[in-house]
This record gives sequence, structure tokens and C-alpha cells, in this order.
Amino acid sequence: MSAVDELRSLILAGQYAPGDRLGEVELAEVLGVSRTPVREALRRLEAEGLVELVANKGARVVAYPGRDLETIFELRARVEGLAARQAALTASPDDVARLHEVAVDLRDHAERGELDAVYRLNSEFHQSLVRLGGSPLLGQSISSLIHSSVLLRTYGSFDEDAMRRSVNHHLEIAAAVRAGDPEWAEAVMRAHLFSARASLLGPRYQERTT
Amino acid sequence: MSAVDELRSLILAGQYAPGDRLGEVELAEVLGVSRTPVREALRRLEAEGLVELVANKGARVVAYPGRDLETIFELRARVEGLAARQAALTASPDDVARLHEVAVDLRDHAERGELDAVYRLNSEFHQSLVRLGGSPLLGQSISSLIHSSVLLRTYGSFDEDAMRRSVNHHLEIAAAVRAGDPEWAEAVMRAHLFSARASLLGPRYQERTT
DNA sequence: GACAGCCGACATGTATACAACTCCTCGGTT
DNA sequence: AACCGAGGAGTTGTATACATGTCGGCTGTC
Repeated sequence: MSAVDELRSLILAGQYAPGDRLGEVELAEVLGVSRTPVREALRRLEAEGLVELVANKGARVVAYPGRDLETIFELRARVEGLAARQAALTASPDDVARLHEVAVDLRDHAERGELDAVYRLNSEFHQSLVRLGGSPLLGQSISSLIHSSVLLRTYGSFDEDAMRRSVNHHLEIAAAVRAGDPEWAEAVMRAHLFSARASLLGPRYQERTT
Repeated sequence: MSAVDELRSLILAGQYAPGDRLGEVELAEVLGVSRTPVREALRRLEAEGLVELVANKGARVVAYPGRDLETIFELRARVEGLAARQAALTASPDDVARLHEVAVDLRDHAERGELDAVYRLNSEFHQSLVRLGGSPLLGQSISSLIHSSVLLRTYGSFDEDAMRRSVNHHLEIAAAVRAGDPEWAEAVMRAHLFSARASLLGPRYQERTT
């Protein structure tokens, strides 16, 4: 596993909290390599939006202000909405089957409360869908957004209802893609992301209609 | 000027054509620095979507297939549409004045046929607008898209009508932002980008089968 | 006692040397 | 003649050493 992937995993796993300082020598020891690959990793992760670099002062894990949270999900809704649309238009039967499988897996693990697996499968689902969109550029634009969202998981958490909604959204997106219906796929994706945003923002935004 | 900025300028200026190989030692000589900063620059430009890196094989300027051109502008319409919307909601009178000034400058240079200045002011306009959106994340997502579009300028060119349309779009966007009307701002921005796409696809697109 | 300026420790920025890998070439074999 | 493999040139990947800049503490003066 390359240094950049390893460091990204550490950050996304919460090993380093937002705002934490990332010293080059310290990381070099942790990762078991010299400073050179560490520097490369930091530059790339900065471009991905995971860390913040200041000249001659070093790197920190980004700490997005809460205000940006709404923008991030608004962006994801627009960009991943396009990805879902494209996927519905171009996905092969094999792709569809795989997507559905991930969604089912995600449901099963969610029912058993295995949150680690849920996080992993959720990421896999979204990334797969983007890949199906066909454009490598699209995927590049999105991955940083997804990563940012992951960093924000500390802001709030999914309750049982929100989790069930999320699971159903994934299944429905897979269904829409299988049906080859771009409008449906995009609409569900947008609903999925706005629902997630509402949950992360906290109870004051949630409807109490249930 | 740092190595990464300098290299980016060279690529965007067309000094290196899409598909060109970017040797580290060669760039080190051109930029007058050692290989270390060159490597950093390449890693960062890869994340920005300007160059393509293959392990142990080096870097090349990206060469997007023509098929991706439509996706790029569809993405820009969605993402920059959001930026325009946000800008309309939050821009200060000073910001608005500056934006309008850039649009006017752009018009004047366009009338005199000074294409270099037009390119520069066009970039400045779009980047300023994104900054007004307020979210640094938004700007980050967009810049790579804009760069990609610039790389594609070889695919076609603006005729006189398209240029006039583009100029008017910029002025209208500034007006919409000044009016604080998010719907208007986003709508014009979308029109602006789809218009640009149509011009770039142009009649010559059919010859360019990829 | 407080503040300005200096000094030193430590971090990042850069350069250079070496290791590992890829691809092309050349020679031999089938 | 075509193909396979070994060798070498050239590239990227990594490590280490040095240069430069920043921040904190200390000392001297007012």
C-alpha cells in the first residue's frame, strides 16, 4: 500500500482529528518511509481537500466550518446526481447486478448494526456509481467531496430512521439504474444526499412526521 | 513564482500539448530547479486534473477524449450554477462592482479582438464568482473543471456571434448577482456554459472522431 | 516590570546521490 | 525469418544531507 493511500486511510479512519497537526517527520516514522513520500502524500491529499498546507508551517487536517456542510451536500447532490443520471444511461447488466449487490450487502450489515462495514459499503456504492458514469473526470471531482463528507461524520449521526431511509435510497438508486431511468436515478440520489445532510445537521432540521 | 504555478501556466498556455510527455529532468532544467519541486508540482497538477501520472512511467498532459467534453460542461453548468446562486445571495456591493468591472473589461478587449486578454479575464471572472460563493471547497472543485475546459480550446473556436453571446452572458451574470437573484444568476450561468459547449463542439467536432 | 531585539531549536523547502523499475535493443535460437 | 531472453540506457522512486524560514524563549535596556 502506497504512502498516500495509507495516510488517507488513517485520516478518514479518524486517527487524526480535524485540526490536528501533521508533522512530516512524525508521519515518516508512523508510515515507515522517509520524508520524501510523506511530502508527496501531503501535497496530493491537499489537492483532494483532506489536509491544509501553509508554506513553511506544515500541514493540518482540514476543519470545515459547519457553514460549509450545507454547501458540500448541495454540491454532492448536483455532481452525484449527474453521475446517477449517466449511470442509468450507460450501465451494463453486470454493472447493475454488482451495484444491487452492494446495496443489499449494505442493508444486511446495517440491520446488524455493523457500522464499519456500512461506512465502507456506502463509500463503495457511491464510488462505483460514479465509475459507471464513465467519465474519469467526474470521479475525480467527486472523491474529494465524498471524503469531505466522511470527515464531517463527527458533526452528527444517523438515528435509526435515517439509517433505514439511507438503506432504502441505495436500493432504489440501484433499481432506477437497472430500469435505465435517468430522471428517477438522479431524483433519488438528490433525495438521498439531502436526507443525509438533514441527519448530519441535527434534529432541528428533521421533520417529526413519523 | 513557485514551480507548480509556473508549470501550470506553461501547460495552460499550450506550451505542452495534450499527450506530451513531461520528463522530470527536462522540466527541472526548464524551470531552473531540481527534480524535487518538479515532482511536487506534477503530483499537485495530477490532482488538479491537468496531468496524468503512471507509476514508474512518468507524466503526460491529459488528453481528454472528445466524448468527455459534454460531461465537463454539464458538470460546470451544475457546479458553477451553484456558485452563481451563492454569489447572488452573499456578494457585497464591492464584490459586485468588481465583478461588473471585469465583465466590462472583457467586453472591451473582445471588441478589439485581443484574445489573450479575453482568455485571462474570462478565467478571472469565473474564479472571482466562485470565490464570492464563499466556500473554498467549491472553488477547489471548480478550478480543475475550468482548467480542463481550457485544455480543450483546441477543439474549436468562438466565432463572432458566440463571442458576443459570451460577453453578454458575463455582463448579465454580473447584473443578476447585483440584483441578488439566485435563480436568475444560475440560469444565465447555465446558458453561458451550454452556449460555450455548443461553440466548442462546433461543426468541426464531427471530423474529430476519437 | 515591561517591551524590544536577538538567538537558538525545529520545521519545512531544496538539492543531490543512490536504488528499482521499465522499455528498447541486440544477439542467439528455433 | 520470427521469436525469446539477457543486457543496458534512461527514467522514476526513495533516502539523506543541507539551506532557509519561522516561532518561542531569553536577555538586556528603558
